[in-house]
Amino acid sequence: MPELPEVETVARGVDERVRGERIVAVHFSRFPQPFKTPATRQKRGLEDRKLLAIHRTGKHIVCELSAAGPERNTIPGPQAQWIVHLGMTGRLVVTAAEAPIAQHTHARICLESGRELRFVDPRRFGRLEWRDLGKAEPFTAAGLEPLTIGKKAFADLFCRRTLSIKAALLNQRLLTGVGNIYADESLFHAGIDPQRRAGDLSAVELERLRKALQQTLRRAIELGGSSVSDYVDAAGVKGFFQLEHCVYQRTGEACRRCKSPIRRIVLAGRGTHFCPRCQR
DNA sequence: ATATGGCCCTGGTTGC
DNA sequence: TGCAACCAGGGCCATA
Repeated sequence: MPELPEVETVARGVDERVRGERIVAVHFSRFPQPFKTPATRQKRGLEDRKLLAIHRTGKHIVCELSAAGPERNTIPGPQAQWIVHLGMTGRLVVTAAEAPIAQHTHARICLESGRELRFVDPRRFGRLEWRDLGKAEPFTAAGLEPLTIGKKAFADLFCRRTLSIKAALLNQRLLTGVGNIYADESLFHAGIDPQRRAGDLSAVELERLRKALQQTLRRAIELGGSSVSDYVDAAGVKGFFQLEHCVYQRTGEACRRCKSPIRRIVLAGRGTHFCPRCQR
């Protein structure tokens, strides 16, 4: 499932491929809308604008759009945004216009070069949103960015909280971009039991967790993310970080550090994997 | 206020 | 072998 490293990989890939392109046409499927903004308004809001840049905020892909029509080249800076959340199974891929249309393709953004930016999402947990920057503020995520957060801000997030540290890491209002894979993996690398109350962790443990989280996310970005389920990047290529997973989806297998079998429990409604010996 | 659990949705896996 | 029930989970919403 796409989390921060996967979303970062997709955003970079899309940016490399379509930056500067003009949108000539937009097609939405007429399925029940996986959209935050009605499809007709998104279509109107996208057509005849330029894709100025594509970047990631939390688990969201933000496409900065120019003004529409002739003003495209005279008004500088982004005038609107198209925001893509991949949900669990969402894919955002750049293809040739002739490429066969995959099942569950909900949006096709046709570009001047003849290529298309396609949003495909079987489970339809993804969300598409269009924002007019003349009327609304630029998109921001509720939580803080885990890659750049400092020691004190990180520790403050968990102070006096009674929920489990695993649930806290998944809470997007605290940190934005951490999902089930990277929560489990960083708790393993920090040697912390996911069931512990967030507010009970010592300053030393929290700093170990912050370092582990940042290292894990950086390494995963280097490897193009984790391809579990059917994640692929903007070019349809899989990531490789799943090969370095220590606990996620390794239930019953030997811990890479101590050889104890990895345990799986349900925490905060999510499958949670950990080594009962290494994580205290 | 904070925390928890149900819901959406489909494809892959499990079980009879 | 074939089919149905079950499970996965990010974010949102209702509830305690």
